[in-house]
Amino acid sequence: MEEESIKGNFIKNIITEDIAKGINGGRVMTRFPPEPNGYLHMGHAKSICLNFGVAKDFNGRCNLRFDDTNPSREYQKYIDSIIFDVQWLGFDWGEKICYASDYFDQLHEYAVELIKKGRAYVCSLDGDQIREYRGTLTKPGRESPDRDRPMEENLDLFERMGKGEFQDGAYVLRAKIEMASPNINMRDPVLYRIKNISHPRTGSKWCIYPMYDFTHGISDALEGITHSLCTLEFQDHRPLYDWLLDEVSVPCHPRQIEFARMNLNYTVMSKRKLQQLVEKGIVDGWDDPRLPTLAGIRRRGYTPEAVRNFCNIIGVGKKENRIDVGILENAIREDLNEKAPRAMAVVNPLKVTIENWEDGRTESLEALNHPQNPDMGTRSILFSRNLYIEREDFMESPPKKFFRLGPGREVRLRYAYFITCTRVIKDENGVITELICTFDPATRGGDAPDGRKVKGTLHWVSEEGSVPAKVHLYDRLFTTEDPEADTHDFTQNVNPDSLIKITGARVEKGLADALPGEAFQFERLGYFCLDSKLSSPGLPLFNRTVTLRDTWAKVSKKGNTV
RNA sequence: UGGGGCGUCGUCAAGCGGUAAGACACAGGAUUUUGAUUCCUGCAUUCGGAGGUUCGAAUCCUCCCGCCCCAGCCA
Repeated sequence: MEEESIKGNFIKNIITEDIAKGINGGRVMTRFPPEPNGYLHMGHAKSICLNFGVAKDFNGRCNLRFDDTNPSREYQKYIDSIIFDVQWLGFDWGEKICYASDYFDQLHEYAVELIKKGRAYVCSLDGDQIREYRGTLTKPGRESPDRDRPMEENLDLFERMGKGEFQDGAYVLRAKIEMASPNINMRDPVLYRIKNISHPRTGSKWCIYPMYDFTHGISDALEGITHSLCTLEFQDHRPLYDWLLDEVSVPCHPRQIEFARMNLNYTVMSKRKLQQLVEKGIVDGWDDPRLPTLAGIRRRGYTPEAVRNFCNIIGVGKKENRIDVGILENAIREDLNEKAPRAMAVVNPLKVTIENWEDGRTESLEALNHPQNPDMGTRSILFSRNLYIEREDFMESPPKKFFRLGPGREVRLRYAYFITCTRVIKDENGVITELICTFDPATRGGDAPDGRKVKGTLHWVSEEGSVPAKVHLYDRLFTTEDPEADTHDFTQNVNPDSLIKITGARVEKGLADALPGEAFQFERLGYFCLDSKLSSPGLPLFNRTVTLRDTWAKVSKKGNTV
């Protein structure tokens, strides 16, 4: 079955070595540190599974910590949605949620400590000047004129910054490291900036807020984190992370380890790009089922188990990667194949009249809820003279390998009878509107006593035993594997058929009582779930989570069918 | 062209000096009242390239090539 933890990887190897060396007394503590400025997506899921998974594997713990140091773009609604998502994924952060803002007092003290040690100073250069003084990738930076400001003056200025005496941008607190460092992060990085704005959690207590680099390492240390896992772009920050923890009197010195973020093909993963899709109305909100946001895939019908398993399977390394969505699709199929009860639904109905079935007569037939799992029981489905089959399951002049219905052909209706098509009715435009068929009473349940075989089995629904429904068929959001490649505007690559809205579907009557999010396999079509937002009692809406593996589609696409 | 990383099958990914795991994908075949599931079988003489060390290298050394990241008072 399912493995609940990330398999062997370089991070676990490092931790195993650290434990062997007796570092941290064998204790392992990680953290998942989202900034509450957007919704979580699959990339975060990887990090969540990694951090919580590693902690679990080593009998440690993992904190959920909000990195809320920039109140100008962080909001409570994101905090709420992130908490919900992490919970949904199935992880437990213990007794309390952590917030970097809870450490603002201590952070401030550590800043003062740095100033007193002569390792930080208040700089009055403005943004442009700081950038100019910083130098470039190939040219060293120049020292700020304020770099040697006396310690008392720094202390005084920093205190007044905190009291709100200055405008935004008037001063910043900077670490005094090395302006000629080849690592730009070490060129006297800004530690604190003035932002006369209130914070979602600390209100108006502060008007100076600590920067990421200063906050993160110290927060890690205060929480007793042993291994601080982050993405590759922070590799250049590690020297600063270590410098800070060495200079300040924190209780411990966590080890930062960087891993590659996940990319999925046929989609985009960055908050900024996702936001564009939402804002331009290309998708319908952050929980649009086509998006790789956790809210989106949840609504699409993905289960936490499948997501966790997926994160497991893809592993973790330091190589840039672009995972094939097929792996994700396989994960959800694997999970739903086992869990989802089967049902019949006709997405694109074609009317079928059984001419030798008495008008008005209905019959109850028994159907398995899961062919491989008898424990899931049976249900009864209604057969009658008036049926619907999938329009795609009939061809007037079928190729040899087409096992479905055609004029004069006999097929089985699942759990019902063998039927033979005797006549095709068309409208004035030549469009097929109805099929006239006969059924064989001896084949009740789907077996022929004379042993004759039939190549195809079709799903169906009867007029009396079904209700109308809406169905949303989703496909990949983009037509190219890497939507961001070779274009200035990735939205040009949006797949126009990524959502097909079907209004005239018919589903088994029992499905009318489905619960929001409840998953089913519509036989021969795929896995579907009741939409949690747009479904109404009288007209259920089902989202297609993923299609079934379809060998026929492959064969017919190859063109060897005609 | 400064610094930091990365390069093992189509896509991920194990491997840590002893002679290339696994997953997905793909290709065959068996079973099948879902062309589903399940089940077999096949799928890197080779690890970015070239040298070198060694009885032996994807693993060690050297050089080269390619790709990614960094110049926010964002994280």
